[in-house]
Amino acid sequence: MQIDSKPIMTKNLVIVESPAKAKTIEKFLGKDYTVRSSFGHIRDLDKGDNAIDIANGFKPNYIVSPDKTKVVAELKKLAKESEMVWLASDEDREGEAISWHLFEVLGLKEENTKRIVFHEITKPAIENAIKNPRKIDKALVDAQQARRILDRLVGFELSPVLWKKVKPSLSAGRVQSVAVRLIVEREREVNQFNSVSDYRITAEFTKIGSNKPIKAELPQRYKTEQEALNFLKAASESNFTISNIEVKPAQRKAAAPFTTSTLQQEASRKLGYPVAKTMLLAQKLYEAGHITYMRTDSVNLSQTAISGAAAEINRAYGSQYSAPRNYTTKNASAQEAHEAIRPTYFENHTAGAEPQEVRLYELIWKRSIASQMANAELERTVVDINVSKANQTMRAEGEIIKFDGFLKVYLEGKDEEDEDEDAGLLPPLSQGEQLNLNQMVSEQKFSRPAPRYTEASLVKKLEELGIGRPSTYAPTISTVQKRGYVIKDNREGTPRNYQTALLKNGEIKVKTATENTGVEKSKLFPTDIGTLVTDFLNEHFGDIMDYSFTANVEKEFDEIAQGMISWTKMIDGFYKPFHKDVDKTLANAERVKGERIIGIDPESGKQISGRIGRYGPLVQIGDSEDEDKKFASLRAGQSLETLTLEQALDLFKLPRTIGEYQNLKVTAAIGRFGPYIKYGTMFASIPKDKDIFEINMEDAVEIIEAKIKSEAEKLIRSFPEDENLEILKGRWGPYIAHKKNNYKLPKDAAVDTLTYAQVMEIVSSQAKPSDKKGSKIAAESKVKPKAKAKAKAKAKAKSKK
DNA sequence: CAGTGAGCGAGCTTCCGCTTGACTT
Repeated sequence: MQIDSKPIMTKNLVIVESPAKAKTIEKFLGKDYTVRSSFGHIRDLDKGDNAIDIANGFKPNYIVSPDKTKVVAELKKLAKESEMVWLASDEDREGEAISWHLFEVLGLKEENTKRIVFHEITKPAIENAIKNPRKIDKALVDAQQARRILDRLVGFELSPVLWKKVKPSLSAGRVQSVAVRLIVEREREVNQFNSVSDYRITAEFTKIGSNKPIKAELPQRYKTEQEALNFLKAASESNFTISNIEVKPAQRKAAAPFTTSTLQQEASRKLGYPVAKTMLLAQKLYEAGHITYMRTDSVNLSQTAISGAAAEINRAYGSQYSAPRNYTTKNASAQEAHEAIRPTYFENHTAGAEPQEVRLYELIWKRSIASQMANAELERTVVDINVSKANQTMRAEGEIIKFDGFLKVYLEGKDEEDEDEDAGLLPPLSQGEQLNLNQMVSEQKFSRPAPRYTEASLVKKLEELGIGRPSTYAPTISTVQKRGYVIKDNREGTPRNYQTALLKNGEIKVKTATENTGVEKSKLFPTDIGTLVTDFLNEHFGDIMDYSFTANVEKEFDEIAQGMISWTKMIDGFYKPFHKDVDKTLANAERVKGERIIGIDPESGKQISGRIGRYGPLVQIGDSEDEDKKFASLRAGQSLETLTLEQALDLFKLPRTIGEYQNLKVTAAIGRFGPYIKYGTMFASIPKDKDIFEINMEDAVEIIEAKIKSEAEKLIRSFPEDENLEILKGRWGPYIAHKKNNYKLPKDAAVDTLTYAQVMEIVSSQAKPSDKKGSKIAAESKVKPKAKAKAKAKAKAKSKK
């Protein structure tokens, strides 16, 4: 048998950014074209201090990114073998720069290089692009260089200021610092919010001879309870007559198809996914060919998509539901290099490998299909009901759907639940008709502050401000949390009384009811360090913290892209005053610790103050010179800014001695993992339903005995050869414990029969680095991720078998 | 896993935006 092993000389090499895209396009282009991917940017500024030669016109020093050397080598080889290289990176600022870097690094020549662009992955779009090549747009590349260099200058000059003036390892940047600022300011708004209340009157009427309720509301609200009660009193003596009926047709329009930002918001509202989860699932759907590219700021749909959706709508719902159209992007900062996020094949109502993917796919399918469906036709009815003795009019609203249109498949979610429920159906009514009053209610309503941000609503806000890009929303959210500036948290809320009054059968009953206020779930809260850093940056670098800073520099980037100014000039204009501020701050600013005087300790008469210490926020009794000064850490969820004297004093009540149990001291305290009981050398967490300040000996013994029991069940194996070696039962199954370090057992390990040598083999194969800090260790720790990845991959490979 | 809180002062940290695969039989 003979195999044709002649090397294929490619005529054309096409380079795109994403490998999934490369696969699709290769199919469209046929055998004369080899399509490869650059996997995004291939070069970046060097890591260290010599990345930008500031004195020499900000000359950038680019190096091929370490994880791209292989890709670059392969592309270089293919480029050499090709007659023509087509640079097909995205049509936006970053994409243009990717093409330029490829041109430079691959050593391409102008005569056999062409730059092409397309916004959608369809055969006609690609063929059209091939017919209309152009040259690399150097002005657009320069705009990207300016963007890149500005971000590096800001990030790498501001961060060291924070290391010196606040705390080591902190970071600041054009995007992240503003994101934190939004959260800090929202938190202050919430904490300083003065809730005011008013009284809302609602009623339930019935038609004479019917018992179907008609809900109505008094359009105005009363400031005082007395006014509300007066109204109820008058109503109790009133007739209720329909004074006016207004029927109006109305329409509802579908929302535009998804962009990255709106997908993240809707997946958060409807499916409860954090933004990173949404992106991971979308990536999988994209790689499997189910959806178009998931990082986009455009609501545009290709002609192929519009006709595909129309065909599916006609087939599944009928032609009266079809209303093909395109949407225009409102966001000024959008670069629109891609289509909106949509299913690749509209005939697939469902797709995805696992349940979470399926749910996300279905959301995308519904949203995209709905965007191509007819408006919903409604009929809104507003009925005015005269309350005779009060000389006031109550209002009932009804809505009927004459034609459901897009509502058949999809309705966009809301960030905040409205107080008013959706208007329901009203029975046929006529002017002058009398109604019976079933009941009337007055309720005290409190105003609410602006809601704290969720991950998704923060993305929405950032997008509105033009800060960040679709590819960075999710990473930014996780960066600010990783740096400890922000935490995603829940709050239980506090009970609050409100007044109600019920008028029924001519009688008014007044009652005080209780509601829970301030409940939060998965909301973003600033930490004390986040607040401190924000205040510091605001004071010294107000320009960069300004919400319109990005929008302003974007204008200048656009001018560079249009060839109106040179990028070095623009950067110079920015850098001179900025760097002056950096120097000034380094020279003059005090080191900040977030100090705040909270009050006086009633026992000792000494001052109680709070600040950020080496290990986080703390309170202290006595000033720094005091020899008997005492310290206590703040608890999770507390903040320096809002801590009361009472809360501070509570912190000093711990550790608290409860008593003795079997000759060993029992104390209660709060540690890194919450409240715990210490018994001898043993620690046991206090369950959530028990208060650490009130827990007694009986509770403590119960907790201790439970812990002893679970400890006894924890030990699976021990080894006579080494008393430091044990196999234990943990939350995720058996694991090896050796000299204070834990090691993973391979999934297929025979736990009951492993020999000492076998276990030690596993231990040494997962060697742990020392946790001490130092220069020597730092060098070692560079090796660590590799070793870790190795062990991980091994375990993965094994578990597959 | 369950402390500590100052100061030795080496060597480290850090940005935003584009994209996924992860060491070797």
